[in-house]
Amino acid sequence: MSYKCRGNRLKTQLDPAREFSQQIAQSIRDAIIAGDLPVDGRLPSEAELAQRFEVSRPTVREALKRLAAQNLIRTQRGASGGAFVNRLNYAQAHEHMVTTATLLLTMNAVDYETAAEARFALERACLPLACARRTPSHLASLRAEVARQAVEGLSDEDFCASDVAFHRALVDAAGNPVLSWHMAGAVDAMQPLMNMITFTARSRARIVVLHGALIDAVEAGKLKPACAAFDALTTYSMQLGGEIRLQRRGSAAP
Amino acid sequence: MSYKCRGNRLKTQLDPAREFSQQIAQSIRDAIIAGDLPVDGRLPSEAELAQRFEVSRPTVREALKRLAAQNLIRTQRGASGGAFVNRLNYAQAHEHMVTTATLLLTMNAVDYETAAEARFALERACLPLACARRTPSHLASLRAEVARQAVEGLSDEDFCASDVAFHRALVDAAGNPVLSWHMAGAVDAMQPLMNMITFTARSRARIVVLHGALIDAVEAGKLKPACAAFDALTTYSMQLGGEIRLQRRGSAAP
DNA sequence: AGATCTTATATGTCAGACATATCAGCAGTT
DNA sequence: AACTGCTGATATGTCTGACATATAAGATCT
Repeated sequence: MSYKCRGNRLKTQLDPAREFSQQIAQSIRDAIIAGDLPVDGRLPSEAELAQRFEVSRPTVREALKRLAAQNLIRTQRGASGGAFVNRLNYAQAHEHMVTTATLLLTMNAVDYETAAEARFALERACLPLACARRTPSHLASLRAEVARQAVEGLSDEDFCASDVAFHRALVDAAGNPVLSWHMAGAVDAMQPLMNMITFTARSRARIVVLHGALIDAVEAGKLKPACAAFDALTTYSMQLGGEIRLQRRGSAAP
Repeated sequence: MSYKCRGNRLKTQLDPAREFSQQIAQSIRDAIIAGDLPVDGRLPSEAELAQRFEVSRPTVREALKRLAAQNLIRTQRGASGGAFVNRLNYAQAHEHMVTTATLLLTMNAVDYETAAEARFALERACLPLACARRTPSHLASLRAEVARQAVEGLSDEDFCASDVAFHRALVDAAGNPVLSWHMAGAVDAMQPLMNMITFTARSRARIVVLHGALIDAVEAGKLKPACAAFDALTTYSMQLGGEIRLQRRGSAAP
C-alpha cells in the first residue's frame, strides 16, 4: 500500500528477446522508485551486478549509463566508489525539464500561438501566490532585471536572457519550489523560442513599462492590477506573434 | 539566427578529464537540438563514431544508451540498421515528465501542501481555455469518469485512477497539447500521491458532487462558476490534507 | 517471375585486460 | 603524538578483439 512494498531484491530474470541493458536499467529504476534502494545508497559494484544478472560488465555499464542519463544515479571512481542513488534535486530536474521541453517544441514544430498560450496560462496561475508571498529579495531581483532591460546598448541576446530571468523571478516569487520546477519548461524553454520569433519586432520600451507595472502590482500585493498588467503583456506578445506570422507569409524563407 | 545555424559537424574534441561517453552524448545531443541531425535521420554507425571521436566502440555505445534513455534516439539491428533520431512525441514526453515528477516528489519528501498548492494553481489555469473549447467528446469523458466514481463497490485504486483520468480529461479539454504535456507532471504524478494521502479520509460522495458541478459549469462555458466549483474542490482537498496531518501526528508511524 | 539462399552490414553481447582514481592502513619521520 | 608518504586493494573508465544475431539486398535456383 505504501512505497515500501519491497520485493526487496532486483528482478534478475531477463527476457532474451529484448535488450539486456534496457531491462537491467528498468529493474534498478523500479527498485529505486519502490524505495528498495535508499537515496545515497550504494548499488552493488558493476562486477557483482554482472554476476547477479548473469551478463557481462559492459552490458551492466550500458544499463548504468541509461540511469545516469536520467540523473538517477551518480558514479564515483576509486576504492569506496561505485554507483549511488541520486537525490533528484530541483536543479537537476530543472535542467532536465528544460531539455525535454525544448526538444518537444522544436521537434514537433509547435507553433508560436500554442506554445505562448500554454506559457501565459501557466504563468498567470502563479500571480496569486506571488502577490501573497513576494519577499523584498524577489522584488529586488525583478527590478534589477527591468533596470537591465532599460539600458540602451543591450544586445538582443542579453535582453532575451534578462527577460527569461525576469519571468523566472516572477515564478519564484510564488514561493513554491514544485511550482517553480513545473514552470521551468514554460519559461526557460519557451521564452527563448518566443524571443527568437519576436525580438525583431517588439518595442523594448513598451515591454519595460509593462514589466514595471507588473512589479508594482505584485509589490502592492494587489492581484487584480497584477493580472491586468500580465494580461496586457500577454496581449502584446500574442499580437507580436501575429505580426511576425504575417511578415513571414509575405517574404520567402531564406 | 534560426535553428539551422549549423556548425554541421559534431565536436569530436574530448576532454580527457571527464567521461568520454558523457561528452559524446552531449555532442550528439547538441547536434540534434541544433537541427544538424534531422528527425528520422541516421547517425553514423558505432564503428564510424568510434573512429571520429577516437574512442572504442563500447564507449560510443555507452553514449548512445544515454541518448536512448532520453528517447532521443532509437536503434535498429541489421543491415540497414543503426541509430536514428527520434521525433520526441507527446506520449513519450508525457511518460518522461511523469517519471521525473514522481521521483522529484518522493525523493525530496515534498509535503502535501506544497505539491497540492502547485497542482491546483496550475490546473486552475486551464479552466478558461477548457470553458471556451471543450467539445462534446471531452464532456463525455468527464461525465464517464464521474459516473464510474459514483459506483458503490469501486476499489480505492480504481477510484484514484478514475480521479486522475477525470483531471486529465479536464486539462485536455483546454485543447492545447503543450499545456496538456505540462500538466502531466502535476496530474499524473501528484494526484496518486495526493490520493494515497487522502483516500482514507475523504468522502467519495462529496467529491462526485463537486466534480459534477465542475462539469456543468464547463459545459455551460461559464468561467466563474467553474472556478468556484474548482476552488471548492481545492479547499476540500487542502482540508483533507490538514486532517490527515493531524491524525499522523497523533499516532506513531508504523 | 517468384521463392529461396547467400552475403554484407550493423547492432547486441561477451571475455579479458590495462589505466586510473581513491581510500585505508602502515611505515617512517619530525 | 602528529604528520607525511608509501603501498595495496577496490572500483570505475577504457580498450581490444571476438562472436552472435537481426535485417536488407543481391544472387541463385526452380
